[in-house]
Amino acid sequence: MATVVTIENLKDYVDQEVTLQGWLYNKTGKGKLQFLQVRDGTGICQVVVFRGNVSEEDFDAGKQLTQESCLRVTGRVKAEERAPGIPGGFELDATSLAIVQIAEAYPISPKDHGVEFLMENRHLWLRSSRQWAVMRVRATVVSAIRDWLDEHGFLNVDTPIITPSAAEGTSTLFEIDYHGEPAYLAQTGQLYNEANIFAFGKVYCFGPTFRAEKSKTRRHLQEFWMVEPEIAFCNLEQLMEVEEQFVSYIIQRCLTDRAAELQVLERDLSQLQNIAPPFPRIHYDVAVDMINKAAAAGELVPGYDDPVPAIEWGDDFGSPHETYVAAQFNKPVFVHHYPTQVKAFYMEPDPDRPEVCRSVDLLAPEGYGEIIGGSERMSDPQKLLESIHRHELPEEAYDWYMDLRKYGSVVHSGFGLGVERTVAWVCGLGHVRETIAFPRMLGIMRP
RNA sequence: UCCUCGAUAGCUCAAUCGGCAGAGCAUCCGGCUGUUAACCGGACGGUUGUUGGUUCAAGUCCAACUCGGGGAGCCA
Repeated sequence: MATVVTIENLKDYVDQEVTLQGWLYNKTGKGKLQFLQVRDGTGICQVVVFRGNVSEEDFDAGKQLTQESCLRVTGRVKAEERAPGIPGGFELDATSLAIVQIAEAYPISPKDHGVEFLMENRHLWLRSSRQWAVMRVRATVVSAIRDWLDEHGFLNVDTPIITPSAAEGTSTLFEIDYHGEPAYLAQTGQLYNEANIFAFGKVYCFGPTFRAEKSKTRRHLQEFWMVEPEIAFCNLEQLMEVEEQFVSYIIQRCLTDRAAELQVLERDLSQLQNIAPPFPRIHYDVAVDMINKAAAAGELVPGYDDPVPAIEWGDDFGSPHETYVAAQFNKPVFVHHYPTQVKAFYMEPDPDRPEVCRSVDLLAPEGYGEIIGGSERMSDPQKLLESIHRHELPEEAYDWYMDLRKYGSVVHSGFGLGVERTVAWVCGLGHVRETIAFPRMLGIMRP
């Protein structure tokens, strides 16, 4: 056995003899010639087995290989333009081949399959090249998130997943039994983040969050990953500058580090290459006007057959409204100053117009919807207490949160970015379920 | 929770007006020296989601249920 190498590194071993170990992805052949598509987790490489170049036993072994059988194969690396693969252009001219295991009939053939079948076989589907590419992009999105924040003075301080009921209502939370006391899986780490900034200045938490909403759409999961940066001495305008730098970095990192994967996904890169600051910023008032003009003109929601529904000032955007507004731009767009009444209790009202608040959502282009929600937080203790009362929240549950406003309160802001929606956008996918290895969706938690 | 669409071989689908349930792929056997979802020949493969109803006759029509897809609301 020669040096064991990985497929992504094959380009460094041209004309050398190496060993690959992996699984048979597909094969074809012609009598005395076999073409094996072998994947090893880092890519897919074509292995050529010619009858004269290997022993009779090894040639027969090649013929026995079924899809997903695993093998070790040794041979000479050749630069060959005709060779398919990820990356293509290199193939292994086999000199010996050993079967590790012959796989039973594999359920996922290289033909079309339905979503239900593929989801039931998610543990196997991950081996398919598109799913493989998506997970590699996801890893880069996660890595880019951490790198950018770490390099810009943010401290990673993670927040609890098991929480008391303190958030706004429990209907959308998963309840668990915490040694006899009801507790809930966190749907945000934000309140704890706010405590952490007063200790560390700029922080982020990054982990899974849980929503028990009965949402069954291409944009929703019951369990998803969210990164939530929070910044002391930061107002709404400064927050938007952070967000556009952050998101642009993530996109550009994927373009440079995952070109092969995006090619497997047949992603239109021109839609991503222009993602750079500044992003357009529109006020809620302006967005409402845009929507109502489109509604009056009978315009259709891009990608759907339904007309743009009118909106009354003061209402939160519905999904079709978001889709319409986002489609007017070829970059992510900030919509800021939403009505105070539709937003969370902790968002800072505009001092001149308290009916709107210093909140901002970032809507991704191409119909990917809201990828960020954020705001400037209320920093005045008296106003915060009034807001807690107005929202009829239990004051005693927020005693520690109120403390943050008593001991050195400063203007501060933060946001949450949904990893799955971001990955779906980068990869150009029609559904967030493909952006996480084992998605948890309404009514579905297996495998 | 509501609206909407769907369920036939391991997979993707077909089956005319209600009249013998069929193809491709996968798997197995055989053939082929440059294949790109190869190709050619053969074999194997069925409780038509479940229950009930209409009918001489139901994959097909009716009802309920189960499971799944898409959407609304809500959100990242």
